[in-house]
Amino acid sequence: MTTAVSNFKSHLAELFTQALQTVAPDLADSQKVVMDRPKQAQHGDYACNLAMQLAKPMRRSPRDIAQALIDALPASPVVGKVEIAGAGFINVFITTAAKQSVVRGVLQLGEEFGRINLGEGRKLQVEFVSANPTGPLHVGHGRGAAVGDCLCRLLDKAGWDVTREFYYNDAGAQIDNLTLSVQLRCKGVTPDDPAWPENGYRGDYINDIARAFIAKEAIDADYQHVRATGDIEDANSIRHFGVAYLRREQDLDLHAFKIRFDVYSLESALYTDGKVEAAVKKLIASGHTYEKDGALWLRTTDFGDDKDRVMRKTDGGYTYFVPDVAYHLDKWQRGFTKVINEQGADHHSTITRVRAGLQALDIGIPKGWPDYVLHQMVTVLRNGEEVKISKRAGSYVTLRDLIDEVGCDATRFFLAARHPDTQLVFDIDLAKSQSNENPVYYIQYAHARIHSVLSQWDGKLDALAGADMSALESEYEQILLQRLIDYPQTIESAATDLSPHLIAFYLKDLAADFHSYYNASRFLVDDEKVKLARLALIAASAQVIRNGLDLLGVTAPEKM
RNA sequence: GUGCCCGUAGCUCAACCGGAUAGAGCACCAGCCUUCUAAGCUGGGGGUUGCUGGUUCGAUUCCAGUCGGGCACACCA
Repeated sequence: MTTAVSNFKSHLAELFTQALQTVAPDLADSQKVVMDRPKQAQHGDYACNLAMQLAKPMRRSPRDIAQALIDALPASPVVGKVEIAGAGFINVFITTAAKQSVVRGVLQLGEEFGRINLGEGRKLQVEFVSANPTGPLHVGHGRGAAVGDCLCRLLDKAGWDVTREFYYNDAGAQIDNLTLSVQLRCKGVTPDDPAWPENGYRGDYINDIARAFIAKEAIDADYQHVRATGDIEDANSIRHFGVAYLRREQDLDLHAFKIRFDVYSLESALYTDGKVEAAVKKLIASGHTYEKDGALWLRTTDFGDDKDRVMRKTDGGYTYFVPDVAYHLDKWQRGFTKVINEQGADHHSTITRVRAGLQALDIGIPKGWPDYVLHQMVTVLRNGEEVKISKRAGSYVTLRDLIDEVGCDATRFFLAARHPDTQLVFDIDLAKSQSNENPVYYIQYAHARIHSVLSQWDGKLDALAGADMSALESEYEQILLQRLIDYPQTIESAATDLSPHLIAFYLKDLAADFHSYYNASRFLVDDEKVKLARLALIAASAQVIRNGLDLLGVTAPEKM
């Protein structure tokens, strides 16, 4: 059977590259062949704009060149009709038989359909969420969690060896602040009190921690065991307990959100393990530092920063960016040649500094390393009104609230289904609505519908992969076949662009194709050959919906 | 003031690194359930892609400027 099924696009690109070698050998190296999916069916299944690109350097008319390319195109069982259109587009139509073969491919590969080898098994780390342990996770963290997790699933499917990492800033001023807030609560001081510090954390959860501390509660998890001493004068003990308490809370939230991590890194460990000191020594040795006004500075302006940064303050402490550099140096030394940091856009200014710091080490770290995916802010809408989030005031829309209120599936979908670069409006009422307004159900419904049809058929699902697919000839079937063919390509684009939302849009399109097909045709018909072919097609569609939803961490119910 | 992100239908968003007539959903209007799930389908109206220039066969996409929204600009993290 046809083996090029899983990737017509690159197959065709290869054919045209060969044709290019024949038509314009001297230009072959400089021209990249790109196959597009035209928006309109009349323009074929794939289109190539190569002839127009060549028109200028070859000083020939695009249509002339197009004809020459077509004449030079090697034969392929996949290629049906080839046409020249418009200014010089070459439109390629795939043979029906080749399209039909995708069904067998999907059914045989099952959940592995869509796996590609972009990463070639190389190590890759995605750091995401990395919330400070100073309060509950809110919607913004939720977006980071959803996007980061989808990236991990996507990159894994694209052939990378993915490590998921969470970095805890459990040292520094924010934690001192947390400690003080809890301590004051222990002593009965409330945020309303004039003595409450300006920067104190005001949320009710601070009081919960204080009560638990006084009650000498224990935090038990497989990664930490901390028991409160109950001694409210012991700031150290309060800090340990507070951080442990909030880590546990965040962990429970993430668990409810179906997010897991492979590695938890603690900022405090960078100090105790001597990694901060080691990084500082390396930076000094590299010659990019200097002393001024009693502080130690790094000349980050040598590496694109707009001003130099203090590394060691006059009081002897390090600024936050030093452990950041130490941390990323550690990532590099752990062998991650590709690292992606998923963060909120409010942290964007650290990018230049971290990269500059790593460059200053002079140890051969590439300039643009690591990669960043920054998601923009999330605003929450309830009853048509914006819900303000204020950490200080303790007013929150927590991730837990959202999961409880609108469910894990809908929350994940809404947070991951948009381009990270755009500000996101999370409409709680919309996400909650179990109606056609909600795109999650639209996709899940397609899956449930297919399952319903299949369960009313008395044959064996395993046999469908061997069915004769030649009966799949209707326009609806062609569209659905082509959509299935597009799936691996969609994974590649989404993984390359670090854009998980593309999966969500693909799934909406796939579900729409199926729903149209469903309304236009019957599957359980008398003609055995037709029936098997159609059932195979919808079974394959269900498989791809399942695969895609899994990338988003959303369930594919069999009944709704 | 400086840097980063974004301006696309009434609303929420796409557009496969420059392609052909800019697409979906919601909302609105008109249809489709005595046979596989109507959380569905079919059709219709709705746009100067914020604005002005530039680059070229061709611009929502690239460049410059401008307006608007968001974020960030510590010896805080």
